[in-house]
Amino acid sequence: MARKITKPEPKPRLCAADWEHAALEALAESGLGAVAIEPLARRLGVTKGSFYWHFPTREALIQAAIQRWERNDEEQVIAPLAKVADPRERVRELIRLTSHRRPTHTIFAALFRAIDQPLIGPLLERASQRRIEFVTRAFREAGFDAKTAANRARLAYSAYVGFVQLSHIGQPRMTHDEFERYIDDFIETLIPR
Amino acid sequence: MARKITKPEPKPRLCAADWEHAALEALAESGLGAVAIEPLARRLGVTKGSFYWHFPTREALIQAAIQRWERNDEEQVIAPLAKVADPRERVRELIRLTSHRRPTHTIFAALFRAIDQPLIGPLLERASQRRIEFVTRAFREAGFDAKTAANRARLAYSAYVGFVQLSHIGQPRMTHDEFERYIDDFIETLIPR
DNA sequence: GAGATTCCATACGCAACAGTATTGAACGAG
DNA sequence: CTCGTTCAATACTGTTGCGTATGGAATCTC
Repeated sequence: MARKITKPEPKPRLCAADWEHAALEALAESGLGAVAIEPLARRLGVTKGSFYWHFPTREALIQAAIQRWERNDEEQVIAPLAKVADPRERVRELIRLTSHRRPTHTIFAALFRAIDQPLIGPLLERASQRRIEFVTRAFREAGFDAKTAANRARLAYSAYVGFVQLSHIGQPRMTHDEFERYIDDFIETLIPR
Repeated sequence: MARKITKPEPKPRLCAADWEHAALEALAESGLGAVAIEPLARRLGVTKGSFYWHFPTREALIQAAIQRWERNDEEQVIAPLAKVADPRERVRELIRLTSHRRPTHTIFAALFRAIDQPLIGPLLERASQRRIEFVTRAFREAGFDAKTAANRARLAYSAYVGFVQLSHIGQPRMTHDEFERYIDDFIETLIPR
């Protein structure tokens, strides 16, 4: 009668990566404050005893989790775009890619809300630097002079950061079509001609 | 010998407004998490006993403080701009006004980092709504059609929000001249002709 | 100057969470 | 079968901050 072997239990034991994933989920849903050991443990169906075997401290978990995000984001967003030859099309594609709410952008927004935290500030500084440079290069290749390209990249990136935050309160209240038109206008404004 | 009367004590007693000011200072410096009763009390040189005489709860303090900010911001930023007749000049002036780090924008940035909190989200929703409408109206008066005006206002406001956040990590690392040029480009991009 | 009012101090209780220490169960290797 | 390794449960300690209860001191009022 009792088939012990084919239990539907997903995984009675956890590994460090499980904690990192849970941390990123909690981060995306409720911010860095929710990346707390005991709540995560409850969520994972274990207790703190498990956590402190895998990680020495809460900071170590956050460190590992955001590194995982950073790698993933680089592979999923930046790398594919770098392959697009035409710089104008590259920027258009970037804006389209980043304008739809996907996990990585939700996490990005949550990180920005925790910008005061010691680990997060430097992370976002590095990430922003890279991204602005990435866009600046595209604008340069598209024919803008150095300063104009830099300014336009700053503007685009600022608008992205702001938009992601505003989405969080559903503020630019738009229908799907309005949104598509907004993105088109956005692109048209920044990359005329 | 002992002149008790001419003590240099600034104010042995506090009023509710003192707590609200302290709350806004802490908010600007270290975020909403720093608007905690005991730390504020230490800072003001009193104890919690004082606080709970003036306010029933922490939430009440936050409520009062952000209302004070909202009023002040409306009077200091929006009202003066509403008097500018030329809509293009009005937007230019708005961008210039909001592009220099002043207390009210620092607080605004801090509020955005606390957007998850129950009192703050709705506040920012209202504020953002008002501001986007304000800018939309200006663009309409400047001759843009309804949809373009709305989109451009969203873009401008998003860029403002993002820029304010990025300033917090000193990310668009610019000299003063570069910054001025950036603002000029910003205006030129959004309000051509 | 007696009493009420206003403001603050002190001392609690309470909850959440970080981190530690110890014990215990499962499991593979010898 | 035994032992060591891996992972988790339990039971602590310590800290921080919210909120309460109560009493004390200054100040105003009659």
